[in-house]
Amino acid sequence: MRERPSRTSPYTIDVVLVTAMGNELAILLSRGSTERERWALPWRTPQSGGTLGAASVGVAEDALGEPPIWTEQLGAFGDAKRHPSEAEISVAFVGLVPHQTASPKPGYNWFPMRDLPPLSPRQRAIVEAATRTIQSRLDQAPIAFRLLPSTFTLSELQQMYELLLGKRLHKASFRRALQAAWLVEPTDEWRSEGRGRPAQLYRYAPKKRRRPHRGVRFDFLYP
Amino acid sequence: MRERPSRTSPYTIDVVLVTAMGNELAILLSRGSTERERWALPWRTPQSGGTLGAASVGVAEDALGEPPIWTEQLGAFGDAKRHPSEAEISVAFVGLVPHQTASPKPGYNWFPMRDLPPLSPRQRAIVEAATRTIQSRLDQAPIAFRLLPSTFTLSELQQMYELLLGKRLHKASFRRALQAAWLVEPTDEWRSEGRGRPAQLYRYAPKKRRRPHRGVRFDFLYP
DNA sequence: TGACTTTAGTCGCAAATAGTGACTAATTCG
DNA sequence: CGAATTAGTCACTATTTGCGACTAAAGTCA
Repeated sequence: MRERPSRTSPYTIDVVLVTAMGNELAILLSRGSTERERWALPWRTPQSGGTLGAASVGVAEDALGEPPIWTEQLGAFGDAKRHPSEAEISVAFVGLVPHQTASPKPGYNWFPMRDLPPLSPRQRAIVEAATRTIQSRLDQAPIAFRLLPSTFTLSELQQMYELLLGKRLHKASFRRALQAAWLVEPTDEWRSEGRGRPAQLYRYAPKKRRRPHRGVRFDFLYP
Repeated sequence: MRERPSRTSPYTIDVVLVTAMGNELAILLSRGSTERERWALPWRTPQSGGTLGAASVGVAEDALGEPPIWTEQLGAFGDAKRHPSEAEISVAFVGLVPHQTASPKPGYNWFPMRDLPPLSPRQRAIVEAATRTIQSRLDQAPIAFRLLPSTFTLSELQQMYELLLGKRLHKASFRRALQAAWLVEPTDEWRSEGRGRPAQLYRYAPKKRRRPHRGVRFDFLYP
């Protein structure tokens, strides 16, 4: 399967694969090749001719058998922190995977983000960067939609936002903003989930609209 | 001064140093070592023991004699695009320099961003990433303040925002938002700039304040 | 000097946006 | 049937924002 790189490998490509498992976010880790290293982010060494992004997709395909539904580079991490491969730097990516389609290959496992096994300092930094990037992209890219199945109820969507943002949202405000954004359309299906009124199913179907015509924001606090 | 790295150098650290020259943004380029390469982003190869960020500051110090006033990593750029050093990937940084204090050492020159000399495809991509990062950080970090001298008029500040955003802003709205953010305080000096009423000088002096209590935003358009 | 121009700085209305509680609707459970 | 539970909507209020119009203080020029 994966090979230990030569010590002179210039850098590795490390990928944080994120999914929503029940009420928690989870990331995929791979079992280390020796007993001393327990779990680590999936990674590979660069292959000649491929782009960095393509390599990160390859890592995901090795681990799950299919590409993530969205990826973004997090940057290069070095800073004298140790990496399992002993490479000098890691180029890190974050990728999103809907949980339905995500069965880890042998040697890989999902771990809830709140309860990760010990990782190297560099990999901890990478996971933290992935969390920050997901949160900051939330209002710029359809992250939450990508973590849900192709049809979903508005309550499920709101719960996904609440999970990603780490805070409760008000139902009426959430739906008003969603309507204004022209991002979803109703299907003609309804889902009855135990007790309570059945919910209508929606699908992600963004429509063109004018960009909000905003002025400046000074949303920062620190020098 | 700078040395040509060995061909096996694993990666380079490339830095986009940005300043405001008059009415335009400008970046610093260094003259290539051969006739065929004309101008390129300043860069160096990693030094053992230092962090990536420290290396990017070193690049700026080589070029200007002092550190940038703000830096941020842009990520790793590879993707089979050629780099002057022939390194496989570049770890790119953006740094801000106020124009007053920025005298390039021999071999370096400022170029307005609208009119850059030919660069390698990879370095063009890095410059574009720097522009995007500056724009997106504008409401999260005091970028514009850092490009101005330590005291400035509110009109100068607004002009800097307009330059960075590439659009006009409404004076009263700009000042109201600025007041609400508690970011500047007036000095007791005034500046008379030819005709027109003299303007009061301000300094950047952020004060603690509550974070805005916002709900969700769906500010995206594309899938 | 005094009208005119130019830049600085402020006010206040109107429109858009956002927070929130209370309401109606449709289902299960006992 | 009534209580509980979840979905979906309404309407009121408060806040934020766009924007035109205003006042203030300087220079220019006849």
